[in-house]
Amino acid sequence: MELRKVGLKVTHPRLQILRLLEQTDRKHLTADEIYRLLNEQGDEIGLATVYRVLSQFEQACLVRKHMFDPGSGRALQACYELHDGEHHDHMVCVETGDVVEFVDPEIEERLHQIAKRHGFQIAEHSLVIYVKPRDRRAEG
Amino acid sequence: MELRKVGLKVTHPRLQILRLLEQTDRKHLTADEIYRLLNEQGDEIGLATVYRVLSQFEQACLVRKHMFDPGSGRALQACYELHDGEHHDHMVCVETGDVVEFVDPEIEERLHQIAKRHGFQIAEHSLVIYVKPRDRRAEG
DNA sequence: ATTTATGCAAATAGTTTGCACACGT
DNA sequence: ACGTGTGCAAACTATTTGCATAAAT
Repeated sequence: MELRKVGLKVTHPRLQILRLLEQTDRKHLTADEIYRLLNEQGDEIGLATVYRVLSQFEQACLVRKHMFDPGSGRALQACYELHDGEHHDHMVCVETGDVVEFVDPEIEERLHQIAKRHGFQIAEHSLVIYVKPRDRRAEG
Repeated sequence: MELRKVGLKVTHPRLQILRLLEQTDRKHLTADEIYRLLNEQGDEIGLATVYRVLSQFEQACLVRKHMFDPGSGRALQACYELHDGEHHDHMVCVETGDVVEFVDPEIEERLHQIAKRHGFQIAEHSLVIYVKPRDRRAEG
């Protein structure tokens, strides 16, 4: 059991949140989406608990937290994905909200060099490409 | 006058905020920092006005808004810098909060290719390297 | 004079926290 | 049984907004 491995008691909310993240087709979910999905499927879990559990999971490196700009007025909010051990960056479609993951070793390499050149070492980095479908004639 | 050029009436708050951004040694300021600095120097400007003006400036491409992760518990908040016409990315020191700007044409190029490869075009991107001074023995 | 901007206070949205109770071990 | 986790509601933070007043053209 992954939960026990990271020193967390196996409780219903923790189990359900972990399962949801493992099984959902949308890899990136907000706290509120998780809250709603679980309650829709009959698990009565409080929103505060969702936040607490996600934050514990993040510290235990079970999940990663991202802040994608949702654009067009909507408030900025965090989304979470299962931590697969591999690092990757994200491309977010500003029209559909779809998220695509990618890794580019060349970029990673250059980031290290840039940090080094300035006398730093990388703690982490955040790279998000906000994209639109190609070849649109008129822009909204 | 830059303000008139972008269709904004020349008011005291707008003028003062613009000047502050032009003259400060710290290129990146939060709304609250701007509010405080102005009031310290005697300009009585409301925080709401600071937000409104910054948002207008952003739309007029006079400033750019960034969301840097302030780390260690502090809440996420926006910071603003004068828009110099050139694009650049940021490196933020997680220990001191210092911000360094950089541009890497190779990275920019690859970002375009990655988007293209997936059938997208770039709307914009956000790249922040969170760094620490090099050569620390023990990690916290 | 007319339109637009400002300041204040109240509203909002996401997230966090205190506390009494419930659950996992 | 013990210590931790949970749910609820209230607190909190950054930001936005309604409205009466003030300032810019």
